[in-house]
Amino acid sequence: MIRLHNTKTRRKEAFRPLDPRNVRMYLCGPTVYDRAHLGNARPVVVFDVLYRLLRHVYGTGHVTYVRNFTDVDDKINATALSRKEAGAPGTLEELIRARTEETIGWYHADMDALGALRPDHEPRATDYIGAMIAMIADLIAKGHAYAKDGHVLFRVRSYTEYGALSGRSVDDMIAGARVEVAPFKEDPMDFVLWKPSDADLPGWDSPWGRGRPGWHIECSAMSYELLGASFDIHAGGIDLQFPHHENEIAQSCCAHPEGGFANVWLHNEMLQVEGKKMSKSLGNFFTVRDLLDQGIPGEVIRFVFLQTHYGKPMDWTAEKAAQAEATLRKWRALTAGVAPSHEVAPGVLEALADDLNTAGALAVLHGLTGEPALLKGSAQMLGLLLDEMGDWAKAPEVDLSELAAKLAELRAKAMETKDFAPVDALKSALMAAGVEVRMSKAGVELLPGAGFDAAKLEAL
RNA sequence: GGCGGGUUGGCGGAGAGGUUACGCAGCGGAUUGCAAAUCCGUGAAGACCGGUUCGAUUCCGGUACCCGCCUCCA
Repeated sequence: MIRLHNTKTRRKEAFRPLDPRNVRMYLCGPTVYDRAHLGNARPVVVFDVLYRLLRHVYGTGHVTYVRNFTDVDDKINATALSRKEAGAPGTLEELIRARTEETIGWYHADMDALGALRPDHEPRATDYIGAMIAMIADLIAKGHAYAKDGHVLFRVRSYTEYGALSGRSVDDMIAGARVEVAPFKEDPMDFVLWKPSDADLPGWDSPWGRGRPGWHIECSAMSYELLGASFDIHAGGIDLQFPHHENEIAQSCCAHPEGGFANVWLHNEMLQVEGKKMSKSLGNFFTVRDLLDQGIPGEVIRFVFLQTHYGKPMDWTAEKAAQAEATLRKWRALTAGVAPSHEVAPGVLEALADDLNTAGALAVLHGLTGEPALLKGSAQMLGLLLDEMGDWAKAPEVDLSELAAKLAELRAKAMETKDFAPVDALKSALMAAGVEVRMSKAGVELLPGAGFDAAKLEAL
């Protein structure tokens, strides 16, 4: 029995899918204007574990996971426009497509490196413009939206439940007074469903003129097309709770009153870096690719993420990465060549089923070092210790037998002469080159370790 | 101003109303020529003030501090 903390009810609840043969989850995906930063990766990894858990419990073929690409966005437009002005060939729409194709390729490569499974569907907003227009027209027909000066706005006052997810009332929000006032709005809280595009912006023909959709409508339209009017889980970062998810609920529930939209809302807390919010101005902003390029394996990043419960702020530190790497290196050495067990340790499943307690699951794994097969099989439930992710931990292919023989000989001699200086000298040199030196009664063993540097062995 | 989250041992970080979290580091021991690795053992905690209770770090209330959202940033 899986239990999840539902933001909608603010409680941990037993998870009961609408249809156990088709469990449906939707995750708000990236706006593809640039490389994904580290914060973007947290929900991907966290909800990848949920996806794996659901597949384990309900069967691989009985889970549908949708994660969208937002490829309508002013930052994308700006990039495409500047490329066009710089003389790039093609129409603006083609340049936008090229830019988003490029970014999606990066995104896939980076998330693959973190061991995240690809969702079953990765819809692009631009492929669902027709569905969005249809939904908007329907909302107008039902009195929940109105067109004005080429804009279409959602009439917030027409949906009495508005604010229920984030625990705000429309009046409270107006009191906050940070809403954009515009002459075409009936109410300051009304939000844009459709907006006009001038010649320099991408646009699609619609009943309200050439324009482009507002941000929130895409998730409502795509989730409806792919998952239906009611589905099980909707997830994303806590920063999306308001206004994005609130607006999605308003749109979807008004357009499809026959459905309940998402039953369970899951929100992950934000990521921090060395105790501070990641931001460009603080100089601690970096992408997943930056870390990978620094030699930090995706598996290590994943491990660090999973050490903290998704509902708590997570602090990324170099120290954590180093510890995670050491642990994974140990586990990988322990399970090398071992076939993973088919079953998953009960403790791991229990922890995951309890609102995705990944930190608890990792603690259980620590206790399985005596059973390598079970350790490996259980870790794979979390997307760790997978064979395809392990190249980073592989020992370099080097033949150290000559050096080992030399060291053994020096050692044997030293045992008689009691002069250990030559042995220690060679040992230090080996250690400096990143070689692990093991000496016992049985003999000498040399293993290339973490910081192995073949060049430093040349002189020996 | 409104809404929400957090505060656990040297560090990271969970669960549970009463019984060891766990990992890293530390300390003691085995092992080693000395180490490394490995194994065994071990000290150390729950922001503050009240309340409920036989008993709270765990439930409730308040205070302080930190953080996020309300600005189409996950």
